[in-house]
Amino acid sequence: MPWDKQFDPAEVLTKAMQAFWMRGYEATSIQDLVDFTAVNRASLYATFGDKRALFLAALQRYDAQRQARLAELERRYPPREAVRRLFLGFIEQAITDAAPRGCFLTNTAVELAAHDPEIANAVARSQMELEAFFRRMVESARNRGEVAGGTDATQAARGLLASLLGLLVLAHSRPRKALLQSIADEALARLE
Amino acid sequence: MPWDKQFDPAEVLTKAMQAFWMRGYEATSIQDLVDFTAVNRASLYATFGDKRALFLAALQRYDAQRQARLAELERRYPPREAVRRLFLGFIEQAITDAAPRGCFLTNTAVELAAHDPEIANAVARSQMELEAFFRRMVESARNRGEVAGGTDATQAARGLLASLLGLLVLAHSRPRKALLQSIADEALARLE
DNA sequence: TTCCAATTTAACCGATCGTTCCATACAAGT
DNA sequence: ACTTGTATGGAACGATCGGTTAAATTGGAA
Repeated sequence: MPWDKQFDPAEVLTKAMQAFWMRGYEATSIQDLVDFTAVNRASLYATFGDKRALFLAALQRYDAQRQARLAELERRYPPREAVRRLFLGFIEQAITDAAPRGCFLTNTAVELAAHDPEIANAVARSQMELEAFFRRMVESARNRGEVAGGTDATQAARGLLASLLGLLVLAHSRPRKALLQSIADEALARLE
Repeated sequence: MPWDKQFDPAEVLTKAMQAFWMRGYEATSIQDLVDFTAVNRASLYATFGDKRALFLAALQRYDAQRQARLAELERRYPPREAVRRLFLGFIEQAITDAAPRGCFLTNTAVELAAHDPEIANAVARSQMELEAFFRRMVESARNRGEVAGGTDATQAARGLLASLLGLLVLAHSRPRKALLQSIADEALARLE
């Protein structure tokens, strides 16, 4: 039998995800990934394939983490609080990081989705799951009598989705707590 | 005296703007710009400086057009209609283009703002002008009695800004009229 | 202890990156 | 007609791009 890799592919994939997340696909070179992951070029290629495949794997990893976080929020908190914490998490990250990363999926939507159908599909699927999460939150809040009975859950969910994506754009250019917080507040007003 | 340029710098800048707008900064090579503008490399450098300077000039050109368009909407239409047409313009473009471009400033915010203070400044300034436009529209609508008197204009304006930016993200990944329209409708509900 | 097989390493590939240089083309002033 | 001086087209720069390959290295199995 041969011997094992000197690195943990899962850890390396997380590192690569962070690199792509910070700078985007085009601005991140293979050499950047080698430096950042401390894994050799050939090992990177042998383990993950080419740059695009590594990017797709990183994107799917991010999406899996996002899915897990949404599930946890949904399980642990009442609907309005779950949504509030989701927004708050992105705000905290934006005002903490020296160079705000925003959301990897959103960044990818803007950079690559229009020219790459496979990536567009992955991004769109993730966005639809987020929309569905918001819809469940709206319906749940409605059942609790926290929002008006006549509220269109689909419409409200899409509004929350757009507000969150807009906040994630502003996190790059104007990462100021007051601004981002007022956008979150304004979005959350739909749930009360 | 020398001779004149064989090209109109303004036209070439518009072409360069479209190239950067479609593919972003990193994915657009100098060769792409040479091909797309039909102007020689050296002439491009002599006229606009390096790639970054050309990009900044293109960004400022886009911003000037955006400013002119907002002023025209504000002059010609009542507040709610002006906002409606602003959203509608982006929706039409998203569902018409083979590869949706979204908004050049928004794309740039996501790709470059976090790592380039000068670009972040230009983008932030433009976003603040858009926010101010929305604020004037909300105040105007309030004066007309079209929205509730107690509405916080700043908060509502930021909400509209976030919704528009979110729509512009979705234009890349899910350029479907029904989706984008429902987001615009949901945003416009703040103005009635 | 020997051998094996996968990993690692570093060198290398052609292509392309952003940028610069230079000989040439050409219109205006003398 | 001739000089002047800038714009042009194209070649070329060194660096880096994404990707590959062959040899050196390693740790477990026999």
